Amino acid sequence: MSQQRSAHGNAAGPDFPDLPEATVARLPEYLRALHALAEAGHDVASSEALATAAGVTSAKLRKDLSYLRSNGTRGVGYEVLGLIDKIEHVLGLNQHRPVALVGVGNLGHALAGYGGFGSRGFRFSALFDADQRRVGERINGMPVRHVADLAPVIAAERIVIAVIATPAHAAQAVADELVACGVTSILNFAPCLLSVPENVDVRKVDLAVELQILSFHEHRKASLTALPRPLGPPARPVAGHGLGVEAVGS
Amino acid sequence: MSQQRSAHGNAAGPDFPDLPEATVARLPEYLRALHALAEAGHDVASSEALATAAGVTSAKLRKDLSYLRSNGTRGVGYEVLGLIDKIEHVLGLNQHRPVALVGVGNLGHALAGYGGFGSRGFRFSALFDADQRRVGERINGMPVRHVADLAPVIAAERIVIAVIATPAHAAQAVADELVACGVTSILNFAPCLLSVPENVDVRKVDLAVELQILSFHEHRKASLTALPRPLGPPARPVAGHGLGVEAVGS
DNA sequence: GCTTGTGAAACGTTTCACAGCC
DNA sequence: GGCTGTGAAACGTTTCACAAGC
Repeated sequence: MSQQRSAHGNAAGPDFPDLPEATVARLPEYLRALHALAEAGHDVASSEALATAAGVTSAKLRKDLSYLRSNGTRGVGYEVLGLIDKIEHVLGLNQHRPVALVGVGNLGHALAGYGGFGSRGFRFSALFDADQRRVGERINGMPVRHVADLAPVIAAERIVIAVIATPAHAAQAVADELVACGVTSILNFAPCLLSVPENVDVRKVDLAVELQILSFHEHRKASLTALPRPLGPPARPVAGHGLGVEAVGS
Repeated sequence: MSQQRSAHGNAAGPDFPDLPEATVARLPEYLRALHALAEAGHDVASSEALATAAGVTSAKLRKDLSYLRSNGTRGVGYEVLGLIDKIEHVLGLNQHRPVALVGVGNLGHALAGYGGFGSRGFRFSALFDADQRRVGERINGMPVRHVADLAPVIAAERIVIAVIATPAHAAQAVADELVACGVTSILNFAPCLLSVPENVDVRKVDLAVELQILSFHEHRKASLTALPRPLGPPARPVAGHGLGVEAVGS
C-alpha cells in the first residue's frame, strides 16, 4: 500500500475513478455480498440491504458506490449483476490474474491447496520452494518448482502478483528477487517488514498480530467488567439478530 | 469495531489508557520490531530507529507511544526491554492466552501446525473439526476433537479467543456456539460476515480480499503507465527512502 | 411513497513543528 | 546537540440530513 498518490487532478482514465483507500478496501466485501445476494435470487438490492449483507452502514455504502459513478435507481436500488460487473471491472478482476506463491511449507501448502480463489479472480499459476525435497511435489496438480527457476517462470507467465509464505528470515531475499522479475504487488505472510521500491505494493497478513489485537480488546473488556468471569450466564443476546459487530480489517 | 465505545466513563484503570484503534493495530508491529532490535543487541532505540524497523514514521511512533504514558528519555531514546514489557502488558500478552481453533482443514491444519505463536503470546490449546474422520488426529501433539465437545473443553480451558477456519457455510453456526460458550473474540478466516452480539469482537482475514485489493492497485498502475502522461508537473514525484532494489522488469 | 446521491458537519488519524528536557 | 512529547494544522473517513428523482 502507500503508493504515491500522484498529483493528478482527475486525469485518470475514463475507467478510473480515483478511489479513497478505505473504499477500495471495502469493494471486495461488497462483491462478496453481491454474489451472495445474486445466488439468493435477488436482482435488485437497496443500499440498506446490500450494506447489511456487507456489514457496513448504508450511508457508507452509498458514498462508496458514488465514487464509481453510481448506477443505482432512486426509489429502487442497485441492479445486482450490473454492480458486480462494475466492481469487478474497477478491481481489475476480469482477467483472472495469475499469482505466484513462494514457500510451500505449512501455510503455503494450505494456500496452494485452497480451491476458492478461482471464483474470486485469481489462480496460483506457479509454486516455488527453496527445499529440494519439496520440488517436484504436486499440489492441486501444480508442480512445486525450485526458487532458482523464479525468473523464467514469472516472466513466461507474466506474473505481477506474488504471495510470500516463507519463514521470516527468507522473506526479504525472496521479495528482492520477485521485484527483480517484475512483480509489483506482494502479499506477505512472513512476520517481518519488507523493504521494496516505491512502485511495489505490499500487503501483510500476520496471524499473531490479529490475535494480539484481539487480546488487547479482551484485556480491555476484562478490565471494564468488575468480575473477571461471571459464573452464570449474564445476558446473552445470542440467538437472533444481535447487530453484528465488525472489527476493523487489517 | 463500530460499536458505541460506551462513553468511556471508566477512569481508565491505572493500567488502561484508552488507545485510538489505529494505535492498537500498530502496537504488535512495534513489539516485533523491538524484539528484533533486542536480539540485535540494542538496549536503547531512538524513535527514528524503532520507527524504521517497524515501517512507520517517527512522529507517528512517538505519538503512539505517548498514549502509553511514554517512557522514553529525551536526547536518548527508548529502553528496549522496558518498552517490550509495557506493550506486552497493554496488549494483555503476559498471560499466554489459550486459543481454540475450529476447522482443521487445509488452512486450519496449517495454523495449528505453525509453531511461531508461542513466542508471541498465544498457544492453540484446543482443536475442533466437524469431520469424524479427522477427530483423534494429532497436530503438534494436540488431539483434534469433535465440535460437539466444544462447550466443555472451552469452559475447562477458560478459552475466550477462538479462530474459525471452517468453510463459509459452517462459520456462522460455529460462531454462535463459540459465543454461547463464552468466547468474546473471534478471528474469522471464512469468507463471510459473522453476526455476533455486540460485546464480541470479530476480526476477519480473507486472502482473496487482500489479493483483490492488490489487483486494484495493479490495475491502476497499469492504467497510469499506459495512458499518455497528462500535462502537468514532470515525472516521478518519488521521495522517501531510497532503500531497496530499483528494478523494473519489461 | 421510497431510495439514491451528495454537500456539509463531525470525527479520527497523521503530519508538522517546536518547546522542553536530557 | 539530540531526542522526546505534544499542541495545532492538515488530511482522510464517516456520519448526517436532505434535496433530487424514480
